[in-house]
Amino acid sequence: MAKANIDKETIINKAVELVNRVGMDQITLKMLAENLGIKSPSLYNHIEGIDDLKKQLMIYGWKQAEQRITQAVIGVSGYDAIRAMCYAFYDYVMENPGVFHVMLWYNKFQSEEMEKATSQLLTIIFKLTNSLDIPDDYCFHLIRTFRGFLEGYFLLVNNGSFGHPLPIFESFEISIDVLIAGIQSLEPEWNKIDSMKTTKGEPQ
Amino acid sequence: MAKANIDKETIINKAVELVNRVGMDQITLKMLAENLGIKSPSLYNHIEGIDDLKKQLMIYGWKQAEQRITQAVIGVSGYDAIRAMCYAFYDYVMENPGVFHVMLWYNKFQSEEMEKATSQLLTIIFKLTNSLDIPDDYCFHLIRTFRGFLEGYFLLVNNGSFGHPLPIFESFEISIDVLIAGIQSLEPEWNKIDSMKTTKGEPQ
DNA sequence: AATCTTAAACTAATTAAATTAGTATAATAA
DNA sequence: TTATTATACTAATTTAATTAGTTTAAGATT
Repeated sequence: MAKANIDKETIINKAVELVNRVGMDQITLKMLAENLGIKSPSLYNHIEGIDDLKKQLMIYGWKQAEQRITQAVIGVSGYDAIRAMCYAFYDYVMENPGVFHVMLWYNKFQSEEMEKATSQLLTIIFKLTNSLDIPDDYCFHLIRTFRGFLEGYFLLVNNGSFGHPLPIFESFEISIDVLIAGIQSLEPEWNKIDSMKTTKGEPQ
Repeated sequence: MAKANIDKETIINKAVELVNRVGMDQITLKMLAENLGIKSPSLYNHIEGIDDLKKQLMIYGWKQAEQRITQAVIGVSGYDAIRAMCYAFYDYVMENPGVFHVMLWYNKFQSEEMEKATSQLLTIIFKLTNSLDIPDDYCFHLIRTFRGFLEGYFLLVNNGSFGHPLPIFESFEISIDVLIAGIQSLEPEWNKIDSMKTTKGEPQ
């Protein structure tokens, strides 16, 4: 019974490799164990089960995405930084389709660590948005706009849901153009409305 | 052995009810059968299994969404129609969170019927976009923008992934404002560059 | 060096869910 | 009345996750 000397990290790394190759729904603990040269129950010495594995993959993915984005926005400011953030996220997802698929369900496994990984990312995005001349409340709204667009777009690409032959990255670029142009065009209005903050009605 | 007189439609309807209440990942054929007053193997007289059930739910969802959107854009034109389309989709998803969750994976079960349900919807959206003064190619790009934003935003709402206390519908309205303002602001530029270009093809 | 402890592997058994096989009966058609 | 078919059933199978209980290698303690 030669010890394989496997630890949590080895397991996660192998799972990342597999999940990006065949997708999460094809993965079983048996298959994962076989790829590591052990039997499936032995995995329980390192992880708590398949739900825990998914949780670990999510945390791993959001941490990596956060790192990539952080690197990408160094030395860039304003709308260019927003664009750089989007492109860095795009690149990460295209390289890690399987991991991204798991990341999308992060609500399902709320935890301390997960909270930490995603809130760091949100903090960065808030800083980027806030460096533009936009009232705080609108920054929070816009973060939702971007989260929605980015995660949705990646999901559709990932699923092969775009049938039209137009290049996928071109549509992505144009979408970002539209979002940025939209913010630039509405920003003066938001600043006008924000100065009389007690208004209850909707803008426009 | 009193016949329960159950048919495919009864099964789908009950599944819709259950999936919206407890979510797809909580549903088993046993539970579904119990809710219909039969045993799980009897379901196989009407459906081919759990994957088929998901496929049926997807088709059902996309058909219903398409109907709701079609109704919503009657007698509305231009950017108002785009807005009406988005709001109608929003309403449908908020009323059917479980079904929407299943709809998101429609790539997984490509079929004749699925193709029909979604391409009808895409045709409508293409008509709306195309009625604006925008070159064809950009219409196709923008459909991707909207699909990405809408499906992503709904996914995040559905998953409870927005932690901030700001009202969710307000962010949605602002996001649509941003998208429309962005298109309006870039449209002259697109017409300048692409005035000669026409692409014939199917929406996506 | 001998022994103790622990971590990490194993085999075997259990549970849960989907599915398949084979049987029985109610409803309907001939 | 009889034959056919659809729809239900029970029982068995398969597959995957998980749990229980056992064994052994590696390192720590005497």
